[in-house]
Amino acid sequence: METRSLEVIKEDFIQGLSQISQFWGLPKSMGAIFAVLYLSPTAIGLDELVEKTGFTKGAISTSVRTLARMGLVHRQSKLGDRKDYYIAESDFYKVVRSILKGRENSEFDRALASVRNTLGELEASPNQESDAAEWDFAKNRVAEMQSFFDGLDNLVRVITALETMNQNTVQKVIGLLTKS
Amino acid sequence: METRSLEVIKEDFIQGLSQISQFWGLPKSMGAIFAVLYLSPTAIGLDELVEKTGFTKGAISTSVRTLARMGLVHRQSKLGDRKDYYIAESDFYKVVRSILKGRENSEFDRALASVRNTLGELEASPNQESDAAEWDFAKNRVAEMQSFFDGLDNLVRVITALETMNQNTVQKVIGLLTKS
DNA sequence: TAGTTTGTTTAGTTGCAACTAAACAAACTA
DNA sequence: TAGTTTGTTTAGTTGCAACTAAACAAACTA
Repeated sequence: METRSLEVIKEDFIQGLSQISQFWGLPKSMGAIFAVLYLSPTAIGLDELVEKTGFTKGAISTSVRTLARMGLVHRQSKLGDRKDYYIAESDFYKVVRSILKGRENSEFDRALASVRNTLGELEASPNQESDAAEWDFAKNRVAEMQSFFDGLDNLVRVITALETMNQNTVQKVIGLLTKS
Repeated sequence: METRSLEVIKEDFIQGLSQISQFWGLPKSMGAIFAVLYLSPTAIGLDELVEKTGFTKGAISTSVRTLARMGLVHRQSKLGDRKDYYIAESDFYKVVRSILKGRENSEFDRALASVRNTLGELEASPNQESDAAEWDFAKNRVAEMQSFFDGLDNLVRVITALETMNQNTVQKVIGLLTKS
């Protein structure tokens, strides 16, 4: 294999994470910023991120704050320097928990609430109607969906409450699943 | 609570699933189609889906095929009728498995492969360079990321291989996690 | 054969999220 | 005070995925 310069390899990595980011419905800029920070041994400022990723200051400013809110990136201040510096979170399990926690996205929860609301209205149904069978069918279906969502919600709640999660935790779960 | 007609309640439900669909980066039409099918006791044809969702034939045709590929919806033919009919898959755990299975999305896997490729190039590094520390740092970082991805991949592989998964499976996992 | 009923494909449109450029605000220095 | 250095907000642009309208294809009927 032909050896290439570290800079070139890094650029490929940045492209790769950008695509992954895009695949999950996140801005490409977020993947690129994370990649730069993840490969840097030292904290990096906004202007250097602009230089390394090719996005404008405004875009970086917005994206990096989103990344920080998701726990993928951490802000650092240096004494006697009013620049903001950033470093990547390298514990991905922590990141997963942090993202799951941040699902008070209101957008999603409002949608889930609407399902719950539908169930409520169906249960308050006039059960002497001619189309009682239709009502019952719909009621059962929506109730099942609700119970599925509740199960997932519980799982997420437990995961976010874990004090530690790591490779070993995953191994344990795999063990449990393969045994059963 | 004021009781409303079944039709109106259904429409709300359709809106709700559309939003959820959109939230996950899927077309709204897919959520709407699934909602219609999910609440119908009988199989439904393309033209009726057009009528109930308000999308055009072309859009429905495309979206419903995607849904079928993801295992959220099943095609049915009736004898002596050349229409296609569709029903919703109501076992959500089956759906989750089916979606995870369908992640041979090539788009995503190509991106993951690029990370693996980066690691390969870093490992073939000239280790007598002046910036050896930089190379080592990058190498370790990418190796850690790779191992995280591998763990997830294993988990997904195990889940898709399960012959059954249901509410009880989730309960078991929750039990395991809360004990540890 | 011509006409009908179905689903699919294609060319073009449209809305929206991610972006840029530039104004702005805040905190500092000289 | 005026000027600089930083990050944020805003108005406008742009690319792209989801859509529509309509042509098309396939399988049938009369």
